[in-house]
Amino acid sequence: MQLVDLHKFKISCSNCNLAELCLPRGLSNDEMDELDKVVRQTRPLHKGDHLFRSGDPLSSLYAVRSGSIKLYIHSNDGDEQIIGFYLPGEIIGLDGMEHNSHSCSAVALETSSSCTFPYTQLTDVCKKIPALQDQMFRLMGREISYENKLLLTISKKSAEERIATFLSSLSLRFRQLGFSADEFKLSMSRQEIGNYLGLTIETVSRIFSRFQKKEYIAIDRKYIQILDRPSLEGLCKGNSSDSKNSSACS
Amino acid sequence: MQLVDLHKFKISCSNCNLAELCLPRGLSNDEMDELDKVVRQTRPLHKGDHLFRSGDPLSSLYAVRSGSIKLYIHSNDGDEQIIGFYLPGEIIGLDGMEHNSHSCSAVALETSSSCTFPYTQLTDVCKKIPALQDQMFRLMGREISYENKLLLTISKKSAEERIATFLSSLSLRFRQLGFSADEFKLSMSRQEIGNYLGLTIETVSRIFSRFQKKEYIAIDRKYIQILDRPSLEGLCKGNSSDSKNSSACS
DNA sequence: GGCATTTCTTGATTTAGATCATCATTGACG
DNA sequence: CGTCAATGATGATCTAAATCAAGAAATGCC
Repeated sequence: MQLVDLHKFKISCSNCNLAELCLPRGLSNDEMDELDKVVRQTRPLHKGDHLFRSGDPLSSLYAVRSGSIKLYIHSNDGDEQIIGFYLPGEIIGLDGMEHNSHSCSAVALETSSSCTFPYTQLTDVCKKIPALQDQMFRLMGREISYENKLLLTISKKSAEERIATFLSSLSLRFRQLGFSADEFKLSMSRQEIGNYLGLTIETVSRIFSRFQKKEYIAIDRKYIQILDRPSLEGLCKGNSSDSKNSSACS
Repeated sequence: MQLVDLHKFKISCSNCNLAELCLPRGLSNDEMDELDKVVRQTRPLHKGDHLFRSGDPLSSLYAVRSGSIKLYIHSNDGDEQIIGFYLPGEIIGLDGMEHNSHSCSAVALETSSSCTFPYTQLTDVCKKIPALQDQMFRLMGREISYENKLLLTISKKSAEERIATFLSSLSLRFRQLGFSADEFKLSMSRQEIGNYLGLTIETVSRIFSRFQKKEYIAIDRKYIQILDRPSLEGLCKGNSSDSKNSSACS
């Protein structure tokens, strides 16, 4: 009996403390039970494990449950572009809904776990539960807004502004998850930060050093501390003006 | 009687020659009739007229019917980033679905018209017509994939590659609309092309001249002719490898 | 525990594209 | 039709960030 309850706990949206940030947001208890019927837990991912790869058929959407997942695309001449770093409660795989096949690849940056929503079952539930359809639309709208802001950051901002924006966005998202906003671990390498922001690893490293010298941050390997948030956020003034959305520009 | 028929023709998806590229794609005749009940035609837009502005409540989604519409966001320190140029059959306003308010602004680049889908009515119809929900998901997935590719282009490609990618994408989209793929008019200024691609107007102008010298294109003011498509497309090798999606990277 | 590999930092140099500066066209408008 | 403003082309110069080049530190592996 205990085992059954434990099992149920592990795969249920109703009992998940991320529910309010995640796919089930806005659902009634009855509606969440319907969603619970389709959600599955995937085996834990280790650093470097792929959740899916570009070209795979879209079998499922995924919610990050713990850890962090990087999405990236690659061009046919070998360039790679990281699209985002996804934290618990965030949904990945949405880009695959165009052609029912993934156009990004998703890889774990550290030991991570995710919840799996088999795609056809999920869309069937959406057809039955209007509130879930609304939430899907909201999540996809969020992804589009997020990319709009990232585009602005990469296309119009200096290297310092890009990195300040990246750090304060991560900080905000950690706070929303109930973690410290002032001290956290970067699960991605300097190389990955640079790729994501359209900079080289050397530039990222130099700007981290510069921010440390100015005492905006303290950084030790992957552990970062925000020391002077106002100065850091002053550098992000270029963020999109819609403050409600500012979390998206990670 | 004639007048009534004409009126009906003007606002009906069932009679629209863009239906297969646009929101009603994949709907049966009966389903299209349901969509026809909510679609409205907006008054024509003149060059510079806004369809909506960042911050406006999301009252509707829009399909471009004729002409071309530019979407852009602005940061709170005055930077502006053009997100895309939208042609007939393409849907705009999707980013607003996160918070029920537009986070982009939409402005006509030339005399244009659009079809209006009042948002709450549209989502209600989606709840009744599964095929329409599927199509909405596809369209939003397309927008996400499009932005992924644009991000790659802006972040990783040289100025020449960006412009070659821009031109061949426009060309492809014109062909899909049944227009010439080899001769078309650019409805946007050099300034706007530069803003979109993360380049200055001078760089855009210089690269157009360079492409003309190499006889890749002929350009006269806003009129452009593709002379050497293979060379031009050779420069786009950096496009995302998923060839099905290549149209998105405009 | 020690060696090898990867990741990161920092300095020197280069460069693609930005900025600055004209000038030429084009188009709008009284 | 002529003036004025906006748009575009092109050359000269500058600069932010890339590239090249060592080292240093951390991590993984036997």
